Amino acid sequence: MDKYTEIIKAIGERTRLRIVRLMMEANVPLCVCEIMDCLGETQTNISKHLRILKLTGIVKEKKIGKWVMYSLVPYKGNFMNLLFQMIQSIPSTNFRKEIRCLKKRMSLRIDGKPIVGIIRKK
Amino acid sequence: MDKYTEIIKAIGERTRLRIVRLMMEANVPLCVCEIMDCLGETQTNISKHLRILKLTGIVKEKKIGKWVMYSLVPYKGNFMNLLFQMIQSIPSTNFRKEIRCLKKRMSLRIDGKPIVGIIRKK
DNA sequence: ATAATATATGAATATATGAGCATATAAAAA
DNA sequence: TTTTTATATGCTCATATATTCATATATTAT
Repeated sequence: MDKYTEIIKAIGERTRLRIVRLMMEANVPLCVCEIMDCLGETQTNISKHLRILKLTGIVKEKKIGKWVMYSLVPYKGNFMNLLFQMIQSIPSTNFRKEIRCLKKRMSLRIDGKPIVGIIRKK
Repeated sequence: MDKYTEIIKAIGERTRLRIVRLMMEANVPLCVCEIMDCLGETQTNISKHLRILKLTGIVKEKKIGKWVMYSLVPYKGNFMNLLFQMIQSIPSTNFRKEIRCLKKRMSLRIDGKPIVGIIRKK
């Protein structure tokens, strides 16, 4: 499969599309637990989807202490630029819950760093 | 799965991406046999992929005699506009063979209609 | 050192999907 | 009418993929 098909396929999956959009809304690197919390998915699942996005060259990671912070790779080239624009063009109402949770999580940060980790469900 | 994910997923497949790009290059409706010929795929396969693209709202069909002509739906909305722009931005070298074949097939048309059908392989 | 927390990964499983084959349908040609 | 041509569809199979579970690793807290 060629590079372009692979990239499009990577975001043609609900959870991964939501991860990317969440990162766009955030504009700062997010840790796995913030993402899993805001998307309501398991840690394992998010971790695996992030791996795919990383292998495809859509996101990058940076380990800080016990946290691994993920963010979008900087735009390079026309294709990636249009891809991100396209994702941006999806109405935010499609990500209402995720964005609301993101705001809450960001407000829980201290000095820009995630302090609250996985919010465990009963 | 929501509408946007479905559309992205539909073009995140090599054969379907090539179909859509071929239609962009053509700018006129194409019959199934022209598409299958230029992409080097079987009739069955192309027919099935066209069905998916149709159900997703990316292409439309129009029956003319024994031919079924397929074309892209007119752009509607920002998302579809950016989607098509993104596909356009992929270098044409990635579709070299397909485009060369398309030109040949178009030159074989008479009065803008496909006359040569399936080119059967020995 | 021990426990807790954050993340990753292998195995197992269920489901989705692309492709091939045979065949059905429909229209045109003979 | 019979045959050929263009396209669609049901069935099957192999493979891909998403998800879950258990567990491993790494880092921080106690």
